[in-house]
Amino acid sequence: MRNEQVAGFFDDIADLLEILEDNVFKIRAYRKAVLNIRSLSEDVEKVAGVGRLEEIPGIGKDLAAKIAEIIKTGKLKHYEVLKRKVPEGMLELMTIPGIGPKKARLLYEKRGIKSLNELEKKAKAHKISGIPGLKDKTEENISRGIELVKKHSARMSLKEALDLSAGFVSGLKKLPAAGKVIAAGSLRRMKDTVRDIDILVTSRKPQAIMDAFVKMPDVKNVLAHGSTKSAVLTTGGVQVDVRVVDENSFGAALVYFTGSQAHNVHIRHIAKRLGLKVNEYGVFDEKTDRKVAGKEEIDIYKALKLPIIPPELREDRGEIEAASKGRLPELIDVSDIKGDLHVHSRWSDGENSIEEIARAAKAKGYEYIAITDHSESLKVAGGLSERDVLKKIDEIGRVRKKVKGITLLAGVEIDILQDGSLDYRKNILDRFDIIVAAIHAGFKQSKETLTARIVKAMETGRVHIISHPTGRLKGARDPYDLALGKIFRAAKQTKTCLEINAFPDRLDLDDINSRAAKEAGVKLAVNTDSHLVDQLDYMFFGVSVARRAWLEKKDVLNTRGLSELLKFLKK
DNA sequence: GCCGTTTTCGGCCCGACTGTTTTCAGTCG
Repeated sequence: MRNEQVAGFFDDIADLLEILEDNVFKIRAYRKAVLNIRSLSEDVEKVAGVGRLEEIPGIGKDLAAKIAEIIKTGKLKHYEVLKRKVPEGMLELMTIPGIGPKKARLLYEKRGIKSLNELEKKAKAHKISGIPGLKDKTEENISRGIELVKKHSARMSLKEALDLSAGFVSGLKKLPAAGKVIAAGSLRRMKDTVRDIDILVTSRKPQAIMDAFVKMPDVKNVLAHGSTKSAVLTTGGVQVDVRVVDENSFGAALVYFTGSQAHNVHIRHIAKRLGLKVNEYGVFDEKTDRKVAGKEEIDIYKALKLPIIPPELREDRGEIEAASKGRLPELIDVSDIKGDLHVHSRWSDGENSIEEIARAAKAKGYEYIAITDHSESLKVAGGLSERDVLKKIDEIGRVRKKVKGITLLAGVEIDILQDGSLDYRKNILDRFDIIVAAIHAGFKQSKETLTARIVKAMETGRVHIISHPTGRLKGARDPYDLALGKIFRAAKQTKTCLEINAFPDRLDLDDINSRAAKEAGVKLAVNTDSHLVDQLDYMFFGVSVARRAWLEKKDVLNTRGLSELLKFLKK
């Protein structure tokens, strides 16, 4: 995936052009390209391969050529040239919140500062204040900004973000002046990781909300405290923004605050073409300034002649075009899920007995649940020997008789060994209702070897689902390098499902790859990988990924009823 | 630098907060 690399080059170029005070619209063009490349649902290298770069919005002849150059050489001449015109370290200074091109330039020209280290030293020694236009406050903000960048660069998992925002939302709801309170931003779009929490509040007394918000218990620093908009840093180092609007602007503000930025820019373009203007207060007639919508989200889209677009799709990845043609997908919902096909019991590294899992799944209203403990090789996770796994299958038989009203499937999360073979002999494999396969060791093999391993496992004809296909673990392990195109082709051919692993630290496949899988004709399965019955609720996170991937009910294996599922498992 | 139901030139999304300033530039989302 070269998208981030390409976006990074263009982002830096935009910064450099800003320092050089180049044409603001040229800079904006680069910024737009950055947004669009980051939100691209496919690998830019692939797009380049088929000569369709210029179909990406915001990419014309010039930028397409630059992308091609980056892909071919890993470098960009234009970038090197610009970089030479700007003192070393200036881009680094601009990573500090509050420092843009103008201040970076001032700091360099008046104090010779060209690295974060120097900046930190000079700020501490009070050598910043006194530069024309910069005083004590700026100096303090710079010191704080440096601290901020040092601690707070990691993104939270969606789960952490939801937990954190829930505290602020309930606190704000308790305020007498508060009307509606809702978490917006990337959290509402259910992005798998979240940087900042954005909360929207309706009220007639915005100042009262603002004053109460900045004094909430978890607040460590106040970054901004205005009359309708404030930002704080929590004790955990997370930025929380709250914006207050009048109830009559709720819908418009919700669209604005939910984003994504690329989505917002796009709908504002559409508005402009219709002679309208969109801001966080409403949709207005550009000439008369008359308000034509604002109260509800659906009204905003309606004014733009669009159906309402689910928040999970608002990434400017084609959802606006699809909406205008009436071709938005009917997104899968948690209530469509009929069972969980990847759950661990106490037999390997889970915490609960099979009976407890069966009862918990039944209580969730599931039709079926698969108990899929680890196989022999995965010793660290209590992988079962062939002898023990047969005992486990017997136990499943006993629980079936005891717990009625749900179908228990005897399963395994089987290791795909270094050579691509499966971790049990054939006669043992015959005993399972469902086989989920995964790689748990040998991550550092080459891309070709890893890909071949998974393809070989699928070609045994025994595997129903490949679990957490890329192995990524948020904050702990990058996805291993796979030729996903090859994996998709093999999955389609062998009728193997790929998993969206709903565990909050995994969410693997991710939204972009899941969507690519769907487009390649592959079915997906959304499973929790629970090791504890409470974790069965993680299904919500997996379904969120599926929604962001444009998946419909029919694209997901475990939305099928039991008889349909059993037909598939016989394959 | 991109783009077109305003189509190859002349536009380009929109507004809040801060700090330092006397009306606004810089920065952010």
